[in-house]
Amino acid sequence: MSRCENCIIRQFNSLRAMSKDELKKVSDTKVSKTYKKGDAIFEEGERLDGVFCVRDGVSKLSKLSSNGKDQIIKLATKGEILGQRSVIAEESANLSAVAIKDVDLCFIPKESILHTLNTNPNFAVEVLRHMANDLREADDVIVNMSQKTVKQRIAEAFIYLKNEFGEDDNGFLKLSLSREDMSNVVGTATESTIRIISEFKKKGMIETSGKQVRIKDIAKLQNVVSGL
Amino acid sequence: MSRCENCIIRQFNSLRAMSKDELKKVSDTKVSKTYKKGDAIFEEGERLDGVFCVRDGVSKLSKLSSNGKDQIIKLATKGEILGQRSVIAEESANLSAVAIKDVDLCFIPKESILHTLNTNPNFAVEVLRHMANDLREADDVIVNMSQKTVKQRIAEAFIYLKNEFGEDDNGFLKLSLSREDMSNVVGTATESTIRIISEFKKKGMIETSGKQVRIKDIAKLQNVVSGL
DNA sequence: TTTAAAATATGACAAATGTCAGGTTTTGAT
DNA sequence: ATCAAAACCTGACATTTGTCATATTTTAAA
Repeated sequence: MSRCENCIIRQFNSLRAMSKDELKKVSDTKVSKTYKKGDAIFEEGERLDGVFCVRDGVSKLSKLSSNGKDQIIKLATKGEILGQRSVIAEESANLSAVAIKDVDLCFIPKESILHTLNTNPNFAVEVLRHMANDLREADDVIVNMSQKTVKQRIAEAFIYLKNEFGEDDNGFLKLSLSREDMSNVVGTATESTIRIISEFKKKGMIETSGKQVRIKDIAKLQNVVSGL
Repeated sequence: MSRCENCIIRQFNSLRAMSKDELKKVSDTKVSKTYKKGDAIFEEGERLDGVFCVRDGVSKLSKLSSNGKDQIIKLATKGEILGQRSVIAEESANLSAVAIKDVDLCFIPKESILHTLNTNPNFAVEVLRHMANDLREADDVIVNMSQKTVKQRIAEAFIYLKNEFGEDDNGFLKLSLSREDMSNVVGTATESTIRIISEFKKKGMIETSGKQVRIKDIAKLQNVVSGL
C-alpha cells in the first residue's frame, strides 16, 4: 500500500534525490511500525541501526540533563526523519524519541542510507542541506533559551504550536502539550509554566477547555515575545 | 608557502577526502587573509561567497538576540571552518564572526566547495559527518543553557577554555575572554559574570593577574558544574 | 461507575538573576 | 608618562524563577 515512491518522495526532500533503483531498495527493506502515545521510539545512548521516517503523529526529541530533567530539543511530525544524525555520525543516539501522539513511521535500515550517501552525491548534498537547516534552527534555539525570559519562551511556544501543527475546526490547537512537556520545551519548572499559562488565560490571550487550548489573541502573544 | 596539500589536509578532516586535483584547484583559488582582534570576518545576514578556514587565532561566532544582546554560539580556532553551513544551505550567514585573537585564515570560494560536494561523495560524506557533530554539540549547548544555572555555566566555560585552548608556561589560560564575552557565551548579564568570577576567586578556584586567568582548583569547578 | 493516580493549580517563600548607579582599575593611544 | 576610554567591580534593589507544600481537577484503569 505505501511504497516509498509514493510516501517518501512526496514527503522527504532529501530522499527526492534518490534514483528509482535506490528508492526501490529502500522500499524493499523498510519496515512500518507504530507507537502509542508515551512509547519510546529510541532512547538516548541507544545504537540505532537505521533511521525513522515519521508518516503520522508527533514525537518529542529530548535529552536528559545532568540535573535529572528532560530537555525537549525538537518536536518531530509527519515528514521528519529521526536518527539521521546518529546514523551518519556513526554514534549512539544523543536524544531520546518518544511519541506524544500515536506515531506511524517507516524504519529504514542504515545500510540503504549509507550506501546511497556514498554513491549518490545528489542525495548526500540534499541530506547535507537538510542538516544545515537543522543546525541553523538549533542556533536559534540557543539564542532564545539564553536570552529570552520564560514568559517569552512560553508565548513563543504557543505561536509555534499554532503555526506548526495548526488548529482544529473549533480553533483549538491540534497539538496540545502537557504542562510538563511544555516546561521541558522551554526549560523551566512545571509550576512556572502553570502560573504563566494561568496569567495568559486571565489576560485573554488563550483559553482552555479540558486539555485543549485555543489561542484567542495572537497579537498579544507576539507582544509578549517581543518584550512589550 | 602554504599549499592546501600541506595546510588543509593536515588540519581539516572533511577536506581530507578531496583528490589531489581538487585540492590543487582549492589551492589555486584560495586567498589568505588576516584579521586583527575585534575585526569582523563576516556579519550576520551577509551573503558569503565562500568558506573560511582558520589557520591561526580565535574567532567568536555570535548571533544578535531580539533584546539587543549578542549570544556567542561557538569559539572557532585553528582547524575550524566558518561559513560552511551558510554556503551549503545557500542562505545568508546566520551568525557573525569576529576575531577575538588575531586571525589568520584562508578564504575558499564556494564554487570549489560546491563543485567538489556535488561530484565527490566521499567529500560530501565527510562534511556531513562534521556537520552531524556540530549538531550534536548544539543540542548539548541547548540543554546546558536551559537546565544549568549561570554559575554552573561559567564554571563549565572555564573548564572548556582550559581543555580547548590550553594553558601557557605559567599556568594561565591561553585564551582569556573579557567579562562581556564570557557573559555572551553563558547568556547572562556582565555584572552577574563579574560577581561569580569574584566568588570563584574568593573560594580559591581561580586566580587572576591583570587580564590573565589561572585555574587553581579544577576539581572544585567540576563540583560547581555538577551542582555540588 | 468508582476510584486511585496523574495532572493541574495556587500560596508562601527562597534563591537566582537583572538593573541601575556609582565607583576603581586597566588599557591603549598619543 | 599622560589621559581618556574601556573594562572591571560593588552595592542596593527589583524582578524572575525555583521549591515545597497542599489542594483541586482530570484521566484512565479496574
